[in-house]
Amino acid sequence: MKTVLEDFSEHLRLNGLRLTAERRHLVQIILGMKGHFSPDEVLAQVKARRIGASRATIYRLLPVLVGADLIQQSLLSEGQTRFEVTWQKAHHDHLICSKCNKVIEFQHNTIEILQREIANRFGFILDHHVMELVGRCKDCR
Amino acid sequence: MKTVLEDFSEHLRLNGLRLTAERRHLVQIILGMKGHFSPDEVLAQVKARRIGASRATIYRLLPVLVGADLIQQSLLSEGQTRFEVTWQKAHHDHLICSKCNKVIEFQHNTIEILQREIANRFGFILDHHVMELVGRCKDCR
DNA sequence: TTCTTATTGAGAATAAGTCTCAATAAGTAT
DNA sequence: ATACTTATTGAGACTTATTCTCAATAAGAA
Repeated sequence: MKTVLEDFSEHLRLNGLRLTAERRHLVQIILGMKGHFSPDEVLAQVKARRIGASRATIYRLLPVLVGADLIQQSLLSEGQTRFEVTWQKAHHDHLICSKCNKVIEFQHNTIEILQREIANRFGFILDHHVMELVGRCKDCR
Repeated sequence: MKTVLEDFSEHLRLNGLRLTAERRHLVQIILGMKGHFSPDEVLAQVKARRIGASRATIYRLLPVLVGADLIQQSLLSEGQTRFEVTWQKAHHDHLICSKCNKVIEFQHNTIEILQREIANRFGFILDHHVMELVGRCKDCR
């Protein structure tokens, strides 16, 4: 089982990108973030740990990490874009309470299969998908 | 079968809002928009038809129309937020080509049923959902 | 060690959307 | 009708999120 940095460096190499000290630190920080995090929350961590990495570098790295399949952009974004770590994690979808914003993660194999079926029917090869169910939780209705 | 304006005025009345000339015009324009439109595209229409309605008014109206179930915010937004008309239209989900951005709309009853089942299992009452399948179409792979 | 060029930080620039405030006008009450 | 309360409007200032610029630095190949 490879480490994140191994996976990440390979991705960089394949794309003619370089592994810098900043990127090494940022990957460690970002892979440790819980839930749906924003660029500013990463920056806060960077400052807390007295690591050199500017806001611009963070913004520049995030799409690279998405391309490397280490993180994924979240659709729950209000204001700042949010991301979540996907590296070596099972895929899941979200159930969201529109009142209290509680987020429940779930998996559902049958739906995944049906999705692939639909894509097929239209001649698509499916890369990924997003499914978000929005409603009110038992405390909020 | 009611007209949009009837449905809309009722929504306004129920919420202590007023039906102005600007809103009347904007609703007509917006309900006529095809596909996934942006606030600026609405503004362009407004100008083309020499109707008085400022950018601010458009931005202020859009969330009202979402609340009235006439339109829905789209997740396909890059840059400006996009919306699509939902009034008296059957619900559908999207299949998107990540290369050419082609969008196919589809419906799938079984999935809809499963989604309600999942929501139920977690004690949620489902309001709506979003499902987007992203892949490459037969021309782009 | 040299050399090419990707990367970086700091702040300027841009883009999208929200807010302010005085003037106007809907819709209710009289 | 008329008066009255208060939602709405436009224009532009402002805010927030993100991207860009450019000179200095440093990866990684040769």
